[in-house]
Amino acid sequence: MHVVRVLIVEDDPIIAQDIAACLEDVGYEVSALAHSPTAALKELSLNPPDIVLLDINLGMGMDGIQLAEEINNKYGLPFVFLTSYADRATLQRAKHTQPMGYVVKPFDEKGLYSTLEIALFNHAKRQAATHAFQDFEHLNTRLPAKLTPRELELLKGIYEGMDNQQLAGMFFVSLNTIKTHVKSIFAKLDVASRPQAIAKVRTLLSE
Amino acid sequence: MHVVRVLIVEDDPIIAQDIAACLEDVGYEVSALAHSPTAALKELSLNPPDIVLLDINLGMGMDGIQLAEEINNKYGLPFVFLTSYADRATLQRAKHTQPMGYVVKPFDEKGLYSTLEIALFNHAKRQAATHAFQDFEHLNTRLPAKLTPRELELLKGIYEGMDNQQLAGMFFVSLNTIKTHVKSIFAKLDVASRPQAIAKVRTLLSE
DNA sequence: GGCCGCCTCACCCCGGGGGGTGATATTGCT
DNA sequence: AGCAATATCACCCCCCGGGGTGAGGCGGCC
Repeated sequence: MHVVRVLIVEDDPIIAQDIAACLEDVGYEVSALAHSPTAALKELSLNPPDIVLLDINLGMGMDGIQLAEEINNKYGLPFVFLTSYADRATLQRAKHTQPMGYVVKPFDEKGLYSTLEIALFNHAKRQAATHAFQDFEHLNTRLPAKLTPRELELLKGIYEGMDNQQLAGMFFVSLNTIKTHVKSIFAKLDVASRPQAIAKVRTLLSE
Repeated sequence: MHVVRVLIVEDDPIIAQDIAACLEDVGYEVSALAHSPTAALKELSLNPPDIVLLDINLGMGMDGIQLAEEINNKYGLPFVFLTSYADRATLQRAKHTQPMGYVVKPFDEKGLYSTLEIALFNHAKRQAATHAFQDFEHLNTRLPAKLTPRELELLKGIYEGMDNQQLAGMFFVSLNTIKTHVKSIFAKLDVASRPQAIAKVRTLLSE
């Protein structure tokens, strides 16, 4: 567990410093201060942080909300708005970017820290939920007959849509071997076809 | 789109009233004021709100964090902590309940409103993402060749693991008809097998 | 009326998927 | 050493899934 690295996007250098001091007080590392959207984008690609703190008003060009959309589309990082804009129109625009938090200036240290902690944790959880790949082992907890490690790997492949040939090529084993494993997987999942197996995996993983 | 109904869980009646006044100012409806965990649970089952505003310190018995776990397990409603507790230990406990927000007292109206708006919107989005079943029509927005209504129905069936016979039986049409439709679906999805189609649907729906 | 998209159905072909059976090597546990 | 589980491979059969082609009915649109 490394130190949390925060990118601060705030056009006013004095406020940015103020925020940075606050964050370092509570044990975060400030990866950079970006005073413009372009600087922010550069930082995001060269020195990606764990979370982004975004002002909405950034002077010229792109504003914080457009920047937030970029972060969603390109980087998938969590971000929190920290702004004095709290009018309805702005909020309506901002919420569509699905920020992990929204702090209104003037901010206080406790409130900022709380929001960031929640944001980081929720984002981590969300990532774990959507990237439920390695959770395939989790399947074994809800199955009467447990799948062997090899079978789990193959099941991932099946889940991704691969056919037997592709699986054989990927694992450098014979086609017959794949067939044997697949048969065993079907028996343990109590299904009779790939689509059924996929559906079963889906339900077992989601509930 | 009805008025947002908020349940306030706060042991101090004066503060509760204060919060209620704030919320009504910004156009929310207060479904109830709960001054104890038991009152809160009762309200949740009898008169469920759209979102819950939770204090952590509730005097005797269950505290706000335990209450939050109950809300997660039994009701699946979004909630926001509104508390003066901002120490690390409490925050660590609280974040595991995955609150949609965390506001530190003393609160200000704008901050509370912003947080609630974000919380409601994100929760709605999350719900939509997990319950992405009938959103199959949504596929057409990201496909070069659009699927016809019939094809969408069949694709649902395929997604659930049904084979051609089952589909034919379910839709009271000939097996050959099903085959024709399925061929067309595959062409439009640019895939060559059921598992591939399912994988494609999964990625298209999730991103 | 003519065109087009959708739904319906038919026939052929074949390759891969899925079921059955059996075998061997390796590992680890007892 | 003996046993069980795992991973590997082989051969059989059969049927369903998927590709190609063609065609008729039906509703909306120009």
